[in-house]
Amino acid sequence: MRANDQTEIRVLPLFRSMTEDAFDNLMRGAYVQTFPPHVDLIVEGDPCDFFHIVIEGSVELFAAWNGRETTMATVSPIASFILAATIKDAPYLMSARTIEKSRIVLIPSSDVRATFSTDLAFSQAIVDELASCYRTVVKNSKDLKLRSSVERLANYLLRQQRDQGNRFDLRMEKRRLASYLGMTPENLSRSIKVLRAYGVEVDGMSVTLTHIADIEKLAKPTPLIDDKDS
Amino acid sequence: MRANDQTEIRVLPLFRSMTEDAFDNLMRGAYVQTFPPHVDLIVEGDPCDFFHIVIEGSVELFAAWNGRETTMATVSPIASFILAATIKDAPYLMSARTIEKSRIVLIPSSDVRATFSTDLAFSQAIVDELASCYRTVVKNSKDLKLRSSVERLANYLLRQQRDQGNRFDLRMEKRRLASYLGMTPENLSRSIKVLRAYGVEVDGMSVTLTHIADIEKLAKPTPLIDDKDS
DNA sequence: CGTGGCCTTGAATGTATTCAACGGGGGTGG
DNA sequence: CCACCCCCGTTGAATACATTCAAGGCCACG
Repeated sequence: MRANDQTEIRVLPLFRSMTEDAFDNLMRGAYVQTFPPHVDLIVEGDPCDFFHIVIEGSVELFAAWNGRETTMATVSPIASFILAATIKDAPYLMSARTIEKSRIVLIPSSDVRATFSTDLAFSQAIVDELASCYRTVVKNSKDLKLRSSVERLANYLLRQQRDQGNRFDLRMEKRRLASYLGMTPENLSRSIKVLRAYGVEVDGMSVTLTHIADIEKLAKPTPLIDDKDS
Repeated sequence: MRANDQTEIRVLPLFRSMTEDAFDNLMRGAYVQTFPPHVDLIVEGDPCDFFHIVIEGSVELFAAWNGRETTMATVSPIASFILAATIKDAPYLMSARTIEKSRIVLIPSSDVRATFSTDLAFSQAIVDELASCYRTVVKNSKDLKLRSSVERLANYLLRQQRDQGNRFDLRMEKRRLASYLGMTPENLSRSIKVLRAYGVEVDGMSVTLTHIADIEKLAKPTPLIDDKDS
């Protein structure tokens, strides 16, 4: 593993405060791999052998049941995924595949568990990370259960706007966004059309919001669902 | 706080392995309170002052937005809730109210945070608990996004059957169950009717499943959604 | 220059919610 | 102890919402 990659990871909240020794130990068994787009990284149900960190590209987390499939989240650099399965030494609940060409760090799960049972700082960082993940999923559930599909889309766009400004790019295919938002591609198309009346202009992957106040009146965003962490 | 209550809590995975000192310290600021039914314990958005543990009765976690409300979970003894908010010192994402007369332990959040930053065993127990909570919510999301309402109900009944046998009691009002399963009370009524053809007999709050194999063929339960922890 | 996948649109279908009405059980107060 | 009432659950009908199916256009890729 390149020293360069290590320093990139070291600054993550997860690893920032752990001892030098513990970090070096953890990195000893780790390695970095570059994957082409559309490659399956893990399959739900499989035992959790590696903890994953995306340092370049992007990864889709998805789940399947009875022939249906749904996007659960997308992971962008620099962030980790499947921490909970790693900790519990339990089967993955979600599958993962690369969206684009991606560079991924793989750390043996047993190393992660061994380290967090000796290093208090690491253990605390994991607590913090897991708590954040938990709250993210809870917000997601609230979004799904309390809002209609148009409302979900409107709030999604406002969240993007908050991070990237009034003009931004959807960072994923529409069919993937639709699945993430809990609807079909056809329904997303129609929802976008509905939002035209609220100053939403979509051209391919690029979105422009011309009347934020109008969308907000419809979307009614709240920190308790739409903020990253609160 | 009664010594009796303390020993009850002590056996929880969360507290089982921490040092005697740390536990005593934590219990010093804690107190137990008994609440009548239908009392609001916490309100989403409020700052997180206390970590809660249900030792008797039952508590509903719910969320609201834009005049709508949905049940997120019910907590039965002995279990805790809002651990993540406690850890992050962040506002509650969910509200809580008693369903029946309930005895609840309240531990100042700051005490929990102080303890977990010094006691490694406690910190690890929290990691484990949070990982479990996370996986539970993820399973819930998969349930919501991948299954129809009849399928969700069928799987819910099978989970109850697995824990309580072929004849069991719904442990909550039907309207609450409907909300938990992400549907209206009317729709739950109709879903139950659909399941009659699969050997589901419902009389008030008591349920009898006479043809498990039939329901399973419809419900297609999977450990990756329906098992408590895996 | 073909070809396959994605997005869009329309129409038909299916699923779930809303609105309204009714019956029954539990609790309260007379 | 009984009568009343409120809330819950159920049912039906109408509506709204979302999916499915089918077709066509467009772009990217080979």
